[in-house]
Amino acid sequence: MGRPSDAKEKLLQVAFDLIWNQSYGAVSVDQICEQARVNKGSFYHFFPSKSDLAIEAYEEHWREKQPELDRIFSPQIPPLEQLERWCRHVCDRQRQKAKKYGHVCGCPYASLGTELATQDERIRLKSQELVDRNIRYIESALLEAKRQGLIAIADPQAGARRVYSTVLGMLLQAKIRNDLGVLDELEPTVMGMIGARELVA
Amino acid sequence: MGRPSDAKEKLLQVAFDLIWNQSYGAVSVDQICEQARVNKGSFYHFFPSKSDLAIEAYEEHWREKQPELDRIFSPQIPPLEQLERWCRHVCDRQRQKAKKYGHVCGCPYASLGTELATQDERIRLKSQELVDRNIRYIESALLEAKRQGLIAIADPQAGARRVYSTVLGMLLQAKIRNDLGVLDELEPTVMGMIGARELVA
DNA sequence: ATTTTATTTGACTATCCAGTCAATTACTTT
DNA sequence: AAAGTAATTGACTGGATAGTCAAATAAAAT
Repeated sequence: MGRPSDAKEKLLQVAFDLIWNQSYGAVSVDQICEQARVNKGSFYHFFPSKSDLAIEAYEEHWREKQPELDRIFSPQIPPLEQLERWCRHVCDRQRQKAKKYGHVCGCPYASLGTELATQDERIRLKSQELVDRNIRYIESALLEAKRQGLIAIADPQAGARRVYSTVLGMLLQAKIRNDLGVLDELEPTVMGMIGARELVA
Repeated sequence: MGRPSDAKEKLLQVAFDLIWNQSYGAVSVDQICEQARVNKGSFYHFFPSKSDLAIEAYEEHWREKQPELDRIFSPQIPPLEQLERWCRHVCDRQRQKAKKYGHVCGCPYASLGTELATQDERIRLKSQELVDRNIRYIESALLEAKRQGLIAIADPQAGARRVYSTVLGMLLQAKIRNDLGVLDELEPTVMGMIGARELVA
């Protein structure tokens, strides 16, 4: 089994953090290695390239965060409450990162995705995959809410995509404005969109 | 007046196109110069830095596109029709660019903004400014629609921001999926959000 | 204890990058 | 025609970049 090491884990975590906080292009392999306290040779022992690292880092991050989403969207919880809790979760996470880094960071999947969608097909696909996994949670909540007669929605799948688009757009605006206040509108907008609360009033 | 030249214009246009199509980080000054058929020395005769060029390029692009928006949101046109036409305009533009470049490019302001919001404050501000200018058109349409009693909306300004978030999110998803089909939902979603059309049905 | 396997080390390469500069050119103004 | 002004040229710098490699090392398996 050779020599045990946590260098790979370190690199994955540091890479995710740095890329989310800055951008893929702005973060160098040297910088990642330095912050992870790993030599460059080790980096290329674990990863064939910078983009491979990015893909693995994002997948790993998902793996770590998935239990939290499973908890939020637990079938034990009423579907509309699931959505409310998710909105709050998204906001909390942004607040937390903003506090840590001094500015609003937005959605990590969307950031990597927009930056590289037109340049690196593998990263585009990974980014799409991660977005899709998020949408599936929303879809399941909408389906259950419909089944229980809590909301009237024709196409929960399309609805989930719409909702997620809006959330992505708000995160994007929060980042561009560097203003967490934008996210105060998140929950009411989401609940309004699915007809669970009055948008107009 | 010295020696007349269209090099500056060329650089601005080429830079906007390349950055939109790829990303700020992926496009080099050399590449911009080459495609604009301008020497590097000339580049730095006109622009103090790459980021200054980007800011000017985006401002210039807005200047060129503004008349089109003024036409779409002309007070001569009923407000809800303004919004429909705007949605169609956004889709058309994406189709056009996708055809030209072979992939969906998304919103240029959002792309530059997300990539650099956390790194270059001046670019973040410019990006925010451009987004705000767009939102103002939507807001004016919503205000007029409300005044005419066409829709019931409490806060047209907040509504405009919500609508724009959704559009940004959809453009982002279209880019990440490299799929123009995502935008088929754009107009119905926007009209549904403002209560001008049934979302549920 | 020895072999095997996996990780570590850090110097190295070749390329690319943003930005500089001094000399030259071409146009406008007087 | 001369002077003034602005654009052009392209070679140059210094530093950063992704990625390489062969030798050293440490743990696990035998």
